[in-house]
This record gives sequence, C-alpha cells and structure tokens, in this order.
Amino acid sequence: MSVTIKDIAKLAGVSHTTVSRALNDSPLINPETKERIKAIAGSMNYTPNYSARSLVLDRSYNLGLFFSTLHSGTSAGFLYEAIKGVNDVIKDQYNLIVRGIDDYKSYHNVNRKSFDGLIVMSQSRSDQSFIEYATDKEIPLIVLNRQVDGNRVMNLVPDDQSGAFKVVEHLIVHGHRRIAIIEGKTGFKSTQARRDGYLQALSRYGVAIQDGFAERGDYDFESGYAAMSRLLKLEDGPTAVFCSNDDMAVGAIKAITNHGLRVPEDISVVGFDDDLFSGFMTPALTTVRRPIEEMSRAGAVKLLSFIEKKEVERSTVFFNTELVVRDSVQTISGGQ
Amino acid sequence: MSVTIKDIAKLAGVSHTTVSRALNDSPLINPETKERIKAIAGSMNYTPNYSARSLVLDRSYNLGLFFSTLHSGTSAGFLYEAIKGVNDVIKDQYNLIVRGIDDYKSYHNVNRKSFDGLIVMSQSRSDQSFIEYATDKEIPLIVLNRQVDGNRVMNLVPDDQSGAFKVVEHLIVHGHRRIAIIEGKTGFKSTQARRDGYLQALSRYGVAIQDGFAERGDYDFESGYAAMSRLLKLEDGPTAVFCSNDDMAVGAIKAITNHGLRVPEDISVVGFDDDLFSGFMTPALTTVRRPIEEMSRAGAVKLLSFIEKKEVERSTVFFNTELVVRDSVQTISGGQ
DNA sequence: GTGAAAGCGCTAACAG
DNA sequence: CTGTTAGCGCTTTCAC
Repeated sequence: MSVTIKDIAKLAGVSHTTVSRALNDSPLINPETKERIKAIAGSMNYTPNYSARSLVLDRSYNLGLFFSTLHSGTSAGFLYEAIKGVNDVIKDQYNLIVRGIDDYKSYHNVNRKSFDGLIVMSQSRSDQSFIEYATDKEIPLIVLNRQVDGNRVMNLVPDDQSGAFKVVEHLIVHGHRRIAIIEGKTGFKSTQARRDGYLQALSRYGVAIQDGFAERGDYDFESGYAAMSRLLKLEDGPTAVFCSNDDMAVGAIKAITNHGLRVPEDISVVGFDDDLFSGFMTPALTTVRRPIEEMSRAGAVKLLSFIEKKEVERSTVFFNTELVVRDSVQTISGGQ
Repeated sequence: MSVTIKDIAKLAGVSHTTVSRALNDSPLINPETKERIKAIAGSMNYTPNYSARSLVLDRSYNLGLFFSTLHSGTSAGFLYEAIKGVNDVIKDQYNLIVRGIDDYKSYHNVNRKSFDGLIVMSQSRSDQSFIEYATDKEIPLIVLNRQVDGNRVMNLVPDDQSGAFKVVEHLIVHGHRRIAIIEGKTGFKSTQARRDGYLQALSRYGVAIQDGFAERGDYDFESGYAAMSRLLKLEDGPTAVFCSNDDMAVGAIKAITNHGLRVPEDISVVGFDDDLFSGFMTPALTTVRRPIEEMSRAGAVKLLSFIEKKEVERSTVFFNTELVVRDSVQTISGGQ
C-alpha cells in the first residue's frame, strides 16, 4: 500500500491533521515542524491521493479540451496548436483531457464533479447541445473558435469573415475578377463566415458572382482536390480560387497541377488557416492566419481564473486574423 | 448539491447500500427493486461521484497519453493520429489525458492513484527516465513508437530502419548514386534508425557515401529548408535526398524550388511518415507510411486488457512500414 | 435480498 | 500552534 498522511503522522509523532496542514503550507504550523514533516514526507516518497482530496474538496483537477469532432473537419494542425496552447498554461496540477464531443454516447460522465472546467473548441453548431448541457450543469466553460448563439458563455473567436474578406480583396486588387470559392464543411459556422467574407469582398468591389463558381468541400485534402477538379471542367473557369482552408488549398493545387496547369501562373489559389506547412509548400500559400494557439492560451488563462476566482465574464472576444501574402497569387492585367 | 445514492435511497425507501448494489447491477438484488431504483436514479438525474468511487475502488479512470515533448519534433499529424487511435478504443468511462513529458516539472503527480494506465509515445531516449519511473511505480504502461532498451515493457514500434532502407533502395533502383540524407532531431531513436536504414541501403548496393552529404535537421519544416540550402551549396551536389520525415521534405523541396531547381526533374526528394498532406502536395511525395493510428489503437487495446485482466505481456511488436511511391523521384540513367 | 457499520485518504470546523 | 472529531460519497464485509 502506498504511504498516507497517517503513516507520516506516526513517524513524525504528530496528528495526521498537522501533517495535512504542513504539506499544504498552512501558516498555522510551526515552521520547524513543517520542515520536519516535509522532510519525512519526501523521504517516504509520499504522494497525495488525489481521489481523496477531490472528494473532500469537490474538485477533480480535470480540465476538458473538447473538439466538435475528432474524425473529420478537424485538421491536425488545429488540434496540435490548441493542445499546445492550453498545455502551456495549465499548471502541473491539472489534467488536460482531450476528446471529440461526438465520441460521447452520453454526456452523463461530464459533470462538475469530473471536470473543474471545460474548453470547447467549437467548429460546428452540432455541439450546441453540449454547450447548453455544460451551461446547465454550471460547469465553468469557455468556448473557442465559434461564436455561440445567445452569447451566454465566455467566447473567444477569430474574425473569420474579415479574414476571408481580406484575402479575397487581395485577389481582386491583383486584378482577378473571376474568383471561385471552395467552401468548407456544411453546417460549420466557419464555413458560413468565410463564405460571407468572400461575398462581401465581391460585392464591395462590384465583382460579379459567376454561376458554378461555388463548390462545396469539407475541409480535407480530398474534398479540395475533388472540388477543384469540378471547377476545372468549367468552360470559362476562374482565374483565382479562394479555398476555405489550407488543406483544401493543397488539394486544389494538386488538382490544378495534375490538370497540366500551374499555380499561380495559370490559376491563383489562396487558403485560410495558415497551417504549419503552408509557408513551406511550393508555391508557398497566400492565406489567412488564425491565432489558434494564442486563442487557446488566452482561453485557458480565462478558464483558470474563472475556476479559481469565480469571476465569470460572459463576453465575446474577437481575435484578429492576418493576411499572409506568399507566392500563390499572380497579378493579372485583364479583368473580365 | 448534487444527488447522491442516499437521496435515492430515501426516495426508494431502501438503504443506500441497496441503491449502490442496484446501480452496479449486483446479482444479489431483486430484479424488481433494481428496476425501480434505476428508474428513480434516472428521474433524479443521478450521476455517480467518480472521486468517491475512485477513492474506494482505487481506480482513477484516467489514462495518460504522453509524448516525449509537445514543443518540437512532434509533428501535428503524429499527435493527431495518436489521439484519434487511442480515443477510438477507450470506453466512455476513461479520460484520456494528453501531455508532453517535458511539461512535467516533477513526475510526482503521475502515479497509480492518478492514472490507471499510461501510453507513452516515445520519440527520444530523453523519456527513458520517465519510463523507468512508471515501471518502478508499477503503473500499467505501454510504450509506442520507440524500442525501449532492456525490453521490460510492452512495446509497439514501427520498423523505421527497414522503412528507410526501402525508400533509399527505391532511389538507388531508379539510378541514383549521389544520395544525401537530412537527419532528424539529435537524440531521437528514430533519427538513428532511419540513418541506419539509409546506410544499410547504400552499403548493400555498394553506393559510396559522399562527404558532406549528411545534414542534420530536427524534424521541422525550417530545419529541412536550412539543411537543403546547405546541400545546395555543394559543388557536386546530390541527385536525390532522403529526408528523415515529411515535414523536412517539404522544407527541402521549398529550398530547391527557391534555388531555381525543380523536383524531381533536377533533384529527387523522398520523406518518411506519410503525413496527411504528403499525397496532396506538388509533387506528391514518395515516402514511407508509419501506421501510427493503428499502433495507437493496438496499444490502447493492450493497455485496457492489461488494466482490466492484469495480463502483462512484456514483448516488442514490430509494425510494418510501407513504401508509398508517388511523384517526387526521377529515374536517371547516369550514375556517378 | 437487504441493511448496519466500517473505512478508503483527505480537509475543515472546533476546541484547546 | 496542535489535536479531536466529523464527514465528503461510495463500496464492502458481515449479519440477519
């Protein structure tokens, strides 16, 4: 059996209460006994039983980092940056539990007792029921990435629409008028926001929307490839394509190349997300940077202060996206 | 306050003991009372307090998925596939805790009480001390990816060396004799295994090793770019480059392109890992597939049976890698 | 089949 | 400054 505070108490000739207090740095304890007890604890290789502590303190020391889904629509880079961001912030004391919300058959095991707090990386409205569930249960919650309807949670989101606007504007400024879009996964809020940014830019600059220039994708490489292949069959095809994320942009570029055309000489391609590889592919991708890691870090900080100081701040904070200009856009003189 | 078995007991007019037994499907309980109690529990929206259960059962329901490091040398795809693999297997009952081993200031909080089991995704010998620590503490443990010295743990590893051999052999068969290597992060076991495979292929085919053809990288895009840039300064440069992972291959290709040369027409490039994007980049990358997700899944299954049935199997299982031929290698007639 | 009682390891009044 | 006592919610003898 492992060593408990009672074992230490026996050896130190004090009560187990004193041991508990000493180990928790209570100011009530004589500094010398405190040191003595800590020394003994150390030499006995004592580790606290967190289950016991959790039971009495009513804290689990578990933090959840939940994604809408882990199976599709979540890019590896996204997951990576989010985990890194959160793990950087939380202390040794907390456990970070990573899950896809759609992996849960029932939310039953998600409750105040099991989680001190929750970070939801929301990509789709499909997790709305989960967010409501957590709010109901009064689990400290922070929602990242997607703006939640109703605004009753702490919400950190990138400004996807203005990001999309910027990158499409970039295309227009470089002379493009025939600009297609490959959209993201249906039902994802980001899909809609990026489409809106695209449309907003076109309309702001008085660029006509062409028939057949809107293709559906679902945020993975394959779908970008497939969507671009369809675009390439068009009689009067686009001179530029806005892909709703970088993964699809990679797929689109592949399709263009396989078709015997070049990027950006024949067709310009831009993406969204600024994935880790985007600067290193050929051609380097012009895209929009979403500050996932910063957002995750900020979210974790807010969550901890929520948990520890009980300060709740039910507001939506927007994080700026940033246009990253690289080599996948060609300046053209024509126009339509 | 949340509802406990005592509340249910009161309402059902039985003792809390009976409630506990009913909820745990004890065969001792009258089927009718069992149903009645379950119904009441359901209607009261009862959820068990895991801390309490953990305390008495001496199980935490926590599983750890630990990486050597989350900060460098771990590619996003690697993390992604590992998490997916493990999460697919573990039941709703377990929490999956994801961490970088180097994030722990002390391993103190990692113990039998806090973790029912551990999966270590080992990339470097730097986590050897952690593995020994966990073994000492008798925490059910399974080590993935790196073959551990001493062979005293359950160990699932890809056969990196033979994978590297295959892809370098592929280069040789296609006429290449001047083959450079960009190595992985120093100290990683995979770095060594892949270098060994490279050397083995050269020596098997009697290909000479050239001075200055071995460059050091550290598994990220930037380092691949930098290493390739150095290679490009060589007077009599390589016709082909074996990059120890795909990320670095992307960086290398970028360097080549920026240098005004083409892949594969001027220089052939191969990678290792078969990252998610590798088939979709241009040119599509010839590489070696490492079955991370399958390995993770298999590891999780083994770990659970270890935990639940106490069956330990201290053996090393090798997972086959697979040569994935795509478009980044040119057949050349010459030789040196 | 069911209940009474004990105890897992810890913290927190309360008393001194 | 320290100890006594109780209790967190649950499972598990042991008795009936």
